[in-house]
Amino acid sequence: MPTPTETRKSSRKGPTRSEASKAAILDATRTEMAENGWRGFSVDAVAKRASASKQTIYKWWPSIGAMCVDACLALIPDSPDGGRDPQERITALIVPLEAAARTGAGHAVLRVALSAAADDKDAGELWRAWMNRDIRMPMRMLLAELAGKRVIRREFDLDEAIEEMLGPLWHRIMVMKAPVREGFCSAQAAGFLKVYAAS
Amino acid sequence: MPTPTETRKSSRKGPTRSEASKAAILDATRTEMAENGWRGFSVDAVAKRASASKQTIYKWWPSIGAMCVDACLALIPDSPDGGRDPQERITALIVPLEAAARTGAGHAVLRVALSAAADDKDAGELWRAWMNRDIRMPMRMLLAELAGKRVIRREFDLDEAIEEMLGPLWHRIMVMKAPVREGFCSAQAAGFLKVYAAS
Amino acid sequence: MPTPTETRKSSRKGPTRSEASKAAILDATRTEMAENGWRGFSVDAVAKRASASKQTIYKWWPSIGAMCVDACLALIPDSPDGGRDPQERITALIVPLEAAARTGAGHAVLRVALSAAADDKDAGELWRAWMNRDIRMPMRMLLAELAGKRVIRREFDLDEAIEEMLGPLWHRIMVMKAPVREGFCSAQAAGFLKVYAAS
Amino acid sequence: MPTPTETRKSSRKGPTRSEASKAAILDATRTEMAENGWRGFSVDAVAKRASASKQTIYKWWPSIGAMCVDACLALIPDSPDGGRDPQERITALIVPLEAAARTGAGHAVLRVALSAAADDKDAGELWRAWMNRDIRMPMRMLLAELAGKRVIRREFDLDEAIEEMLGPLWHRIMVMKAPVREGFCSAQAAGFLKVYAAS
DNA sequence: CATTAAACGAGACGGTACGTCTCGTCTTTGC
DNA sequence: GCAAAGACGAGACGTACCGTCTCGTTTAATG
Repeated sequence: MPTPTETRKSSRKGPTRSEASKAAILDATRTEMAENGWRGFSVDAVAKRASASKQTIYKWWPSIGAMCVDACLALIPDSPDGGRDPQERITALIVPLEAAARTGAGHAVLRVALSAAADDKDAGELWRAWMNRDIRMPMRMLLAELAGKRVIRREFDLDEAIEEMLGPLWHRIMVMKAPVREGFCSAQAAGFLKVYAAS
Repeated sequence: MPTPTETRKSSRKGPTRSEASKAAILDATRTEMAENGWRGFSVDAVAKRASASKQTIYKWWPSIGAMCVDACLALIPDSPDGGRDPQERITALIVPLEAAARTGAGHAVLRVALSAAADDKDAGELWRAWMNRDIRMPMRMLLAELAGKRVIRREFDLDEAIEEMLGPLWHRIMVMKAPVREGFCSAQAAGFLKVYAAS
Repeated sequence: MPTPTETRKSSRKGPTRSEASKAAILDATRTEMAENGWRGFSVDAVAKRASASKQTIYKWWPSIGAMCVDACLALIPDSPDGGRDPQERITALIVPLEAAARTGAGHAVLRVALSAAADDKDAGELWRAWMNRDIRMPMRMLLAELAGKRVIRREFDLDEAIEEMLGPLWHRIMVMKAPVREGFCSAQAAGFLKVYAAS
Repeated sequence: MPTPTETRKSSRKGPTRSEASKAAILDATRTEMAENGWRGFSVDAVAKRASASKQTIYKWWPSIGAMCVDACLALIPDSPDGGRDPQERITALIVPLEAAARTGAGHAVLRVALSAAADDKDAGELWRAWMNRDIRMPMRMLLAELAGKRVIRREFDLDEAIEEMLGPLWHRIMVMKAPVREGFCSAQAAGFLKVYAAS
């Protein structure tokens, strides 16, 4: 899962971006997110914890919300393969989110990142860009294929499908603050197939 | 939909001066929520806009998050009756949320209130208390009845059911920031009945 | 020597200015001036030392330079009477400055205040206003009287006279950073009478 | 008036100090001094304006104060001869300062340089070293000679004499920020001769 | 010549301070 | 007698500089 904010490559003069500093900042960001929430999140605290300068933070991220989303995305692992079974292939799409949400820190970090994405323009765009690339596009291909095989109905709305797959996760994380059980994704995929089943 | 934070009981007739102030504060709160988001929300701004003293605000609400949730809940109308059709009865449970989310201001206010509930202890408790009273309890009765009639299967998890009904709404409001179309609730209810259909 | 920045009198609502806070700030200001010079002077350090909020400082002084000049002027005692002898009356005008400059802290504080007055618009105006009220105006009366008695010549330039009386003090404080010996004012007055002697 | 900070001569390998860079830095320094004062003076701004690297600046000057004094001294022309008349010979000693102060930029640069000398150790030493070499030593010889001819009294304090000659200039530049009229030095010398006249 | 050491521009970085804004508490005044 | 107005300590905001530290390029003296 490559970090969305690219380390600008330079064949320019001068020193290049310090990767150590970047890693320390993202680490500290995650800790502060989990400890203080979105409104209590403070750039000063991140800078102090990461032994970084605020200037460095503001230099590389367009907003603190974007930094929070960035720090969160780094927690989400890559998708597994999925195999042949339709349900397993759908499950595989969202299992990385389940994995992240099932760790104690990840749960809180996801919650704060979602608030950040809702509040902050840059954070929202970053979040939706990731969603588009890692969830929406693969899902589009998968749904088209399943529709071709008449496993699901031909008429579907891609965004609504995603909404129904991921929405329950947000409810659990944001509203209930309850742990995400293993198999959450599997259940979502099963339900999905029922709702969208052909004819 | 009565405001959860009780206005201290006056057994004297007529609205007290305090009630006017309270209404002005909640109005100002909604405006500020819609304009500035959760992190940018400021008590000072609310006080100034409502011509109220900060002291008055801190006196009535345990935290600013609770005030935001309170201001949001006041936007949510009462449930309609629903009739006899199972889908309509389920729909009726969440239609007030749909109604609130379908206004421009309500969309933003719901988004901020959810962030507040995720961030702030008091706000979260207030939000979940409302959910329990206005969604979860009625839903529990409804589901029991439907299960009795074998419309849905007997084994279900109440909280997961709610999760699947409301989750898509959160996704739309928080993540996509997209408008909620009319009939959103109806579609959710239809999908729900398929997923939870008996045998 | 009343503080130039007035404590705004209010028949407004709300609390009045905290004199304790003001005194603590001016004290801390003098200490910081003596320790760090003009360029190294920091509002943060003053606030921390005085246990005051920066907001309070920025509220009551138009600029940090003005605050420095204010803190310095509070060190300068009132003029003694002077008596009848022309030299003594001239001496009496500048003896408060000598007194301030002869204390260790006062020497440094005067040095920083002069830099502040040279750098900062508000500080300069405050300084010159004090000079006008406490030095220039009394000096004008005194010189007119001495000219009337033909002790000094009739044609003189008031500002040049002040320049020659005070200039040496600035040289000693700013350039040489050397202590001001007792009797400095007396010597200046004696020299002054020679230069401006009638005929 | 040779620049005090020596361009270290090298029979070492590598390029020698770039005089173009040095001149650009001192030029930029004077502009920034005049525009921003001592507290607002910024090395970054000088570097940017001079298209120089900060490293280069820190390499050749011990402190930014020293750089400011250096930049200022470069504005002060050499002394004229002075002739035989005692007043003219004294005048000639300080006329370069008058000349510098009578230009618009020079006035401001002198003011900032004096603040720098008062604040910064290195700047103060540089300033006093220049004063010693270009004012104090020549003055010492001159006063000794005049005392020998009984033009002035035998007992005098060299530093107090300088204090009285230059002090008024500082008052005008630092306190009044008023222009220095032509003939200022001549007047000082005349006054000086009266004050120090023999018996 | 090629080598090599220094000078230099550009600029990243950890820090500190700037001047402003907000929080939550406390105090005074006026309706 | 309450509620407005607002002063206050505390601390975060996003920006600017400081002084140090690489980088890569350019410029001489040396081998």
